Amino acid sequence: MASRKTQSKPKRSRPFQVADEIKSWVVEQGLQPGDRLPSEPEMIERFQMSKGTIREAMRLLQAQGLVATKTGPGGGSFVGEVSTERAHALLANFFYFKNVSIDDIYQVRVALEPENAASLAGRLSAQQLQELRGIMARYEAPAETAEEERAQHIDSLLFHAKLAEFADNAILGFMIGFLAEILTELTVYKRLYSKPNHELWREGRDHQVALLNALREDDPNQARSVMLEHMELARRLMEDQEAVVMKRFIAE
Amino acid sequence: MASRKTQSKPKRSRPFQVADEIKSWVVEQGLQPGDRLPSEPEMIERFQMSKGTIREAMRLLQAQGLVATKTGPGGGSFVGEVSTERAHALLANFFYFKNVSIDDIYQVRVALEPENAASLAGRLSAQQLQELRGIMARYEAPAETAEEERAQHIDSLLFHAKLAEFADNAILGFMIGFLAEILTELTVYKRLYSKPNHELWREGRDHQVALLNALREDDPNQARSVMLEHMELARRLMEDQEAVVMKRFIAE
DNA sequence: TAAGATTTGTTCGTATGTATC
DNA sequence: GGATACATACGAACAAATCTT
Repeated sequence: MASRKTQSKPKRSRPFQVADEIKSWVVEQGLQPGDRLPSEPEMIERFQMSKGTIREAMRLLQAQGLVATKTGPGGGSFVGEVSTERAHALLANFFYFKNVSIDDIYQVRVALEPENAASLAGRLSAQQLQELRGIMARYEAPAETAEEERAQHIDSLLFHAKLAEFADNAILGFMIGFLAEILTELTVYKRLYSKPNHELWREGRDHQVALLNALREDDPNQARSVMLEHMELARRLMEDQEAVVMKRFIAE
Repeated sequence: MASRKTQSKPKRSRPFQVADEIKSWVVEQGLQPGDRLPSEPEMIERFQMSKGTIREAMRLLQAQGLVATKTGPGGGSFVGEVSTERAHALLANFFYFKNVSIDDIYQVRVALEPENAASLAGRLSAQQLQELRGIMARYEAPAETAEEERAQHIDSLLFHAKLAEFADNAILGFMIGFLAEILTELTVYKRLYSKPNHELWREGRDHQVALLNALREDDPNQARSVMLEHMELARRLMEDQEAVVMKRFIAE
């Protein structure tokens, strides 16, 4: 039997190796966001590699949002917390070539948004409730034109994004926020609404009023069921829309 | 009133600009995974920038999984589809500094897994069902040691990851798969189970048997409710465990 | 305001590694 | 094996940003 060549590794190029080592190093040292990383010359010395290679490694980490760099005195590379926006963008790239339908998005929203609403009941500060009311105020009157309705739709997505931001559960909040974000991108680039529908507008608005009450009154079950109704209404509303989404990369 | 300084742009460095342009270009041209990108010298010519800058830009895109490069004749840069594994890793980085509790993960699993189970009822091929049975076979007998139980737990997570892989809804599937992945990483690095519990093992196994039946018999409601029970059991099982997770970056 | 120090950002020339023919 | 085409890597110099004095 011919023994297999000991070539188990596809051979990672040097910048990737360096990036991996830095990542491990950050974890081992328990470094926190804002902590300093070694300067370029120090890394050149430590890894015995050229400046270009080190810089490419840093770019790999920067793209993932793991480090940030500043020029000038006191500058250098720092551990960076991945921002929500960047995480949204990176994830949107993943879905770019998949075909995701609007109903796919809503299937997940229907499952997640009521859960978040229930969790938030009785836990929002007066200021947070006020912020939500402020967003709702932007669509107090029914839209008269398709353009107005589009703007209101985006504002209502902002309402849901705010709720996601307030979530204690970081995973739940992130996922809901992501769905709101891609729906927003969608409506910016496509005309989803042809004609305003005042009855649906009223129904949706009643939901949000009831939801705010339930959130304030610390009534998780009511918050959950109101949000569920709201999501199912929205799902029906979007039902006839184009099935293909993700026409572009979300900007970072 | 002092007028605000017209410093709207934080000024992106050149590699980022180049990366952005290439991204836009891919979208505009409707390029697909596997399509060729211009060679290094061509990009140097087109962007009028040095090799180093171009290479750093390519590294930015590589880190996001958007392009892949090969050396040698016929080599070059190609549009690359972001792999599920890479997307998992990038997202795990986002949660690294957040504090995510095990219950946070389960709150989302309880909401999503039953939905996926219902969607899959009656839609799995004989081969897919066989694959699921093959995984289940790995934990047919109750574990005798904590070590065995740990291995079984990971196998059962693999069962859920498989279900996620089979999902038609790419978003739903991705999110469920991600949760299974981080739970797997968790159990690899921590001892979650202290002593085997045969009754809980039997209960969990009964769930999966019933689930497979419901999936085969095209009974969405049954699949959903069985999975819901299963998730709630698992959630109770994990309840006493350590609250802090994400002790490391998931490898790419 | 201006000069100097510090650190990353960018360029160019050259050489090496690797895969295909 | 040799030629070719491509990415990969190095080193030295210069440019730009930003902080301090």
